[in-house]
Amino acid sequence: MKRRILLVEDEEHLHEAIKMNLELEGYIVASVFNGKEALVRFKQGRYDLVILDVMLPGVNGFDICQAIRLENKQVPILFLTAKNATHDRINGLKVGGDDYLTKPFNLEELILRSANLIKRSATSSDLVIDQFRIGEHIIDFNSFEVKSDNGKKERLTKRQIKLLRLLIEKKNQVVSRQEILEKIWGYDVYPSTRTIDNVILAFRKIFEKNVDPFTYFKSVRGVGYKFTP
Amino acid sequence: MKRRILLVEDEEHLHEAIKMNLELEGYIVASVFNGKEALVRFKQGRYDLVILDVMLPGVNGFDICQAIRLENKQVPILFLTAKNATHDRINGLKVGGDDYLTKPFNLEELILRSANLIKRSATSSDLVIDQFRIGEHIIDFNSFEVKSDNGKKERLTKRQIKLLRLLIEKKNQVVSRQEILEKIWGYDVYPSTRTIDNVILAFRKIFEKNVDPFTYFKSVRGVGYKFTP
DNA sequence: ATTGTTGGTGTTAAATTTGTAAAAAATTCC
DNA sequence: GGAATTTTTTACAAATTTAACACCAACAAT
Repeated sequence: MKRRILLVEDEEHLHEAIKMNLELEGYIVASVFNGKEALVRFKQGRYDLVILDVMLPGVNGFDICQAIRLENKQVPILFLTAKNATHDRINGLKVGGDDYLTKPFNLEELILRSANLIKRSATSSDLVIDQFRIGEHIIDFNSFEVKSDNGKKERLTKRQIKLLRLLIEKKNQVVSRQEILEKIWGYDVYPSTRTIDNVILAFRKIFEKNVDPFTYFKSVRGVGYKFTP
Repeated sequence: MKRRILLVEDEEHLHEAIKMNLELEGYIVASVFNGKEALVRFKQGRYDLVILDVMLPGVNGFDICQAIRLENKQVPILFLTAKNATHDRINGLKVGGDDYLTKPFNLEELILRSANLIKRSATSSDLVIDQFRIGEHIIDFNSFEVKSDNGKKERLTKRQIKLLRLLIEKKNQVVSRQEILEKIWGYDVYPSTRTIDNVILAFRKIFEKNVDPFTYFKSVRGVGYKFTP
């Protein structure tokens, strides 16, 4: 699978150099030259890595990082900066950055670190999960059951398990109704999209019985659903 | 069966090296870089071995080991440490570690020890079962018989014994009809899936005579069957 | 002659649709 | 610009349709 990188860097020459090198390595690179646009582009597409210059016109890199983390907790972020100051490094890690590179840097090193970050996030999220806790409930994907802390057990159906898994894998991200239909029901079968509502409804009855409704399963109008642990 | 290893090591280069080598050996490796996440991941999945660095950011390796032992008494744990200090070694074994490796170590030795630990724990838990009790009945896998507490004996067929064994080995997990067909009947033979029903029916007649139906053998619609002791 | 397989039938559970109320967004109108 | 209305979308319950399963009986295979 081709990996997609969002490159946010305002210095044109450096930007071009990085882009070309990454593309030679087989990545698809989305080019953005300022902070504001970076956020727009990030929301529009799926990326496997964000390379983020700290010093940017408009919004700075740390703020963008924070904004991205609100949307998506998983995508790895690699900071670029001209300063070697320690407080910058600390700042970067504070706001949820995963790695750091100080200018001037070796392009080969950038490639290497990018590959590492992508590989790490891919392998840690693709691993099959057997159990997952939501509040006082534990989902067991092998036995198709939900065990509650009060000892009660409930059985889940095939569709429920599949959809739960999808939403949990994409936690904190909105999953479109279209995507749900394709991944749970298959590319050719197309039941009414209202059907999804009913499965989500079942989840709410199980998991949001003793907490505020919509705590875990949020609907995003016009798009789909989002699971927030 | 592919074995799953949870690797907890914060030094990136070493982590990558270990991971790659283990993967080349055919293991599935879950990567974790700090103590806190290690516990979360451990609870979420089933692992055949935990490789644990002692010096970790946040929670240290010994504490993690203790926490794991609270959850699961069996999984083997292999400690990695930079110090050769004896008190570390003692500490590690005290908290329930199974083996110990001092950095810098030979990767080949790590592979070897991992394989040994997995093999040892596997043979002690996966050991071929001769007998298994379900309620008032005892299945004897060698004589193909079911002995009831009232003294009655019943003979089981080859298929019945095989399916019983599969379901018992995977107790509390849903086993798909597909998997049953492949493991009991073979990859090429495909009798109607209704045939499985009949074997299950036979089990129910034997084991659920004096208890509620579906106590032990549960069907999961659209998927398969689950045995719950 | 015992075991394995298939087909048929009633039953049950799950999937889907349908319907209504409520919420959110868009539109209109002042 | 903001209040009121319309339209769209979602939440949820209930009804309907669909599909899977249990079980029996008959047949085939070994």
